[in-house]
Amino acid sequence: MNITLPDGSIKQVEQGATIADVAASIGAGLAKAAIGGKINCAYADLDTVVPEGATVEIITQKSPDARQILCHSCAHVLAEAVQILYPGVQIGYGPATEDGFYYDFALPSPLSTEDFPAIEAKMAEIIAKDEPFVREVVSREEAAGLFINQRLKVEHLHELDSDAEIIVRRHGDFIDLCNGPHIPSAGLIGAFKLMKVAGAYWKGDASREQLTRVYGTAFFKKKDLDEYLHNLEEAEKRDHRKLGRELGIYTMDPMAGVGLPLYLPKGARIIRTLQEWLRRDLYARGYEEVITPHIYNAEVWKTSGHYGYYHDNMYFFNINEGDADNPRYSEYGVKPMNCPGHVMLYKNDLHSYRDLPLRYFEFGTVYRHEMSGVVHGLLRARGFTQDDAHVFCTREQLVDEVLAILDLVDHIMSTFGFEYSAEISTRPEKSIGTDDMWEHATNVLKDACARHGLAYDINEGDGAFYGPKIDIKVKDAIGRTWQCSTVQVDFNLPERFGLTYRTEDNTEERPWMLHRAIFGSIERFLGILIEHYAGALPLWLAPVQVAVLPLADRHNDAAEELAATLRAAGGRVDVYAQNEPMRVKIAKAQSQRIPYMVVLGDKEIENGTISVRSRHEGDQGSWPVEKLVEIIADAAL
RNA sequence: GCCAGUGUGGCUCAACGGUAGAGCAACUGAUUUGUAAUCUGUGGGUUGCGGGUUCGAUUCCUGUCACUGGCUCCA
Repeated sequence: MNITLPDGSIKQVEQGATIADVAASIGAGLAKAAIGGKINCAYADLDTVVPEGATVEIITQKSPDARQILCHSCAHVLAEAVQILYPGVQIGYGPATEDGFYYDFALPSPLSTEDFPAIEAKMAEIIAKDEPFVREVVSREEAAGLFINQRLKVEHLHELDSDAEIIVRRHGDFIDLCNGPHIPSAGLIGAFKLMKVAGAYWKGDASREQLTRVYGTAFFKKKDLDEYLHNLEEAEKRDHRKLGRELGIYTMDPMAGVGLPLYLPKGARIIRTLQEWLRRDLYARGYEEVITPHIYNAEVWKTSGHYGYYHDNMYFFNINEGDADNPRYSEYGVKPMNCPGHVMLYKNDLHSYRDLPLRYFEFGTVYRHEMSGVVHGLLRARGFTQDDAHVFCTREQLVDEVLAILDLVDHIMSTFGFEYSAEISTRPEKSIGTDDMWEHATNVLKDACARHGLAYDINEGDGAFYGPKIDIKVKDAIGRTWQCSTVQVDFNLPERFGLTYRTEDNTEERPWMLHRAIFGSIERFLGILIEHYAGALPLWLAPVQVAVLPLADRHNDAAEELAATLRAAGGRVDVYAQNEPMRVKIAKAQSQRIPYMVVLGDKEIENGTISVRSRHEGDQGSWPVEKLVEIIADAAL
């Protein structure tokens, strides 16, 4: 029979061989490295006899999912240690995550990081024993007995299908309701570390009890753990909140309120540059820019449905339109989105099929009263600016419009060197619109992705209540993914606001409506860019492109003159005229990630040249002024 | 909103029951500097805010606000 090796090749082995035999037959090295086997996608132990005709994958430490298996096994070790140290603990779930694992516990008093050393020591003890993870199939009754003191496990047991095979996993005295896969024995865990504690709702449901979640990570080799920890430090250095302060991009003032960033001059420059850059592209692509109010009478939000659905997440206020003696209050709401404004603009005129598609865009600043626990620097703020657009079109035009948006997304994201992937979210349970509309719209989104050559995952039932959507996730320089662009079909607003157009046959038809954003939130996108580039924004976007560094006071005039020349070419230039040694000026400019530093001293002034230093490549030697002027002019929008 | 942790000068941190300290930054003065941080001096904090325990609180307790990490949420 055949087995599949990690490299994808096929190998024949004898009937009746166990997984361990199979591993051994591949060669001593691999056999030693084998950490588990997969039979028809169900994982089994090394002593499991491979059934006739089955395809077996021997997973080695180098296999892509090997570390996940290791991490999940380490979660068992964690639970085992906690159970020993805290008798009576209720254990929840303990899966592997992208970069480690966690295990949820219900304890009389929560754990803290101070408890980690003791738990880690106990885990190390368990790992040192190198006991096997033993898989057992038990009856439902046996399982109920085994977990008699584990109410969370019993709850899980009751939720399994009645005909499901009940698989438990023993390790030492620890037993878990879990079908794996696991490593053969705990000794393979070469290095692990508990990372943090957090609260987590049982089964992810905010209405249920909150458990203590312990996060950790594990590796086959100590070296890999060290590297992982080092990478975490590097990621921390890129944190946009830290760089945002160091680079003078934005600040938060507690007096202003939570989640309301204030942009410093450099931050404002970047945001305006991003906007201008996108604006030009959008004009070229047939979008028309509009401007709509920041507040609307509450009637608008009642019509749109936001008043009911999102009332607590919006900023509403009353204003006295009468006087002190005869007060007459009107209610207004600050916009959490720009759609109603664009819809009202559409309604400003009667529309013919000849007008369509109509593409309105706006850099619309919106305010959402996000829950206090979710605000996070620029990445999740309560006030932010969407690069928002709405497309009104016919049913037939829809697919080409989506395709055009995907093309735009591709252009924008590839400019920043982002790889990206797509997810299509389909009809949720609570939703409006007919089956036909949902089917057509969802197919249009799929079709557009296919035509664009964009692979997509399906998020079943994850669409908005008013229509399906495509979400674009970008991958940054250190491999993290961020959701940015979105394309959404909206069945709700055209209906609620009664939008129509005249067809060729002079009948009245409802237009189809698309929402789309490329950056999503411009400020959030800026935060992502800061982390992506570790603060070193590309030349065209850098708030300061050139730092002119006069060597001594007597060179300051020449420095100002050079700065003026560069500014005339569209450059953003700072002169470092303070009385400081060159190495200090260089250090300061460098820590500001300024793309070009120009040293100006007697030598340069005499020769009519400049000495240029690049932030990444260092000293570039002597340049004619024109060379830098040209580079700066090229980078101007 | 929930769970846990943390709040000390603009920033990064120390002191942890006995009158709050350093570095960076700021300001003085010196230095006029050649590719990642020169020397000198000065000023700056009712230790987030309120209450309690104590002879005495930055330190212990409590409430509150904010921040951090998660969870839930993200139209």
